[in-house]
Order: sequence, then structure tokens, then C-alpha cells
Amino acid sequence: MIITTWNINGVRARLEAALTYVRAHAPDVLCLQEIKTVDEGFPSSAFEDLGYNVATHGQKGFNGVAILSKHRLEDVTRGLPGDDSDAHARWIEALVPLGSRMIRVVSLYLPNGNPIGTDKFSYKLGWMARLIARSRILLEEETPLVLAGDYNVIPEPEDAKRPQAWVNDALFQPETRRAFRTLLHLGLTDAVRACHPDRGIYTFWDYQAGAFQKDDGIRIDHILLSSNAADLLKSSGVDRAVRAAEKPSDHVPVWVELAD
DNA sequence: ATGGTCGATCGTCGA
Repeated sequence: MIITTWNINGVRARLEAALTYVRAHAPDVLCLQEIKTVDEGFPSSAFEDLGYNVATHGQKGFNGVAILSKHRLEDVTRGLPGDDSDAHARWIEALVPLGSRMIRVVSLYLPNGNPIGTDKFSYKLGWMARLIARSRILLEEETPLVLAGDYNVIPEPEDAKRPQAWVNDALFQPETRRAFRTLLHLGLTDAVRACHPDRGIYTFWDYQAGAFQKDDGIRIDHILLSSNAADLLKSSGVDRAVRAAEKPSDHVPVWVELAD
């Protein structure tokens, strides 16, 4: 089973690119972030025509996440618990059948947090604390867990072409990286890092200043696996060619292959 | 140091 995550930066602007990708790769599950539309604006029928079930958690103008699946979607839950005042659409969970059992898949869009020293950065750190709390609860279940999305976290210096360019950025702050490590220490595996110890693997290149042409990228889209999901891990990868296609997102798809 | 680029939406925010 292939589970893919992709920040598509606007599902309506990216519909043709998304359909092209799905036709070519046919992932079993596709987690999307930054759909940038309300649920009613999501082009569900275009994906349903390709055999996918669709669950969205949208919002007007920005944010918004979705899970598309060739298999059943059950027990769909929207929103990250822990703060009733948080109206951002950044979290959706679902159960998906994998062989004879179920796995829990989450599509998440962690706040960017820039600029540092503002309430946006505080919101990011608070959201990460809630992510850790929710993950702790989900890990208590025996259902294999796949946490896929745009984490807006550069975990280590080797996850950036120019780490020094990010030292004042929310994505690479010590507090941000520490919270991400705390998350990993719950027992989660960074699937791409586990399969690819080499540096130079990036998932995002800014639109500006020819970043992709210079390969001036960062690795901020991650798939974290519970230990019983990591036991099923066969391979993982990053589809960087998508960034060179027509009218691309600034992020590319990241995927894992799990044994059925 | 500044401005450089996108999407959603239509002046400006978020990234």
C-alpha cells in the first residue's frame, strides 16, 4: 500500500497537476494540505471519477486538509483537539483498511510560525504541544498510525541546502526542533530519513529567486510511523520531478510503501 | 538591504 502526502498549495489551482499525479502513481491514500477552499469548493467528483473516496476539512482562503483513498474511509475526525478557540483547518484523521486490519491515517498541516517572536510562533509551538498530546493518545491504540503532512519543521541541518539561511526562521528554531524530537521520542519513525540517510533530500523549494534551479530546498514534509506501522515499511521516497512540471506547487509529494 | 513568487481574492494576507 502506498500512502502519499502532498501540500498542493491550492487544490483548484493545482487540479490538473493533481489528477496527472494520481493517474501516474495511483497512491492508495493521498493526504493533501493547503487545499485553500471550503469543503463545498473541493473538486471531489474529479477524484471520485478516478476511484477515490474523499474526506475534506476545508476553510475559506487558506489552510485546509484532505484524505483521498481508494479504500474505505471510516471514523473520519476533523480538527486537532486541545484548543476550542483554534478555528484553523489543519488536521483530519481516518481509518483505512490495510489487508485484514485497519490503519489510522492523519493529514496534518502544522503552522508555519513566522515571524518568530510573534503570536504566530506561539501558536505554532502550542499546536505542536497539542500534536504531541494527540499522538500520545493515538499511540496507545494498537492500530498502526501514519502521521503524514507538512510539518513546517526542518529537523536537522542536513535537511536544508543552506541551513544558515534558516537560523532566524520559525521552521528551524531550537524550540521547533526540540518539539519535533519530543514527538519522535514517543516512538515514531521518520520514514524518509529511515530509508535515506543521505543528505540533499528536499520536499520544498521557494517560488522565489530560482530556488529549485539552485536546488535550494528544505525537507519539511514528513511521514511519521508508529512502531507497528514502521514494521510494515518497505520503502519511501520524494517525487521531486513534480516540482519541475508545469505550474507546480512549491512542495512535492512524499510517500511510503507499507506491506499489506 | 531589498525584492524576489505564488494562491485566494480583488487590497492584502499567508507562505
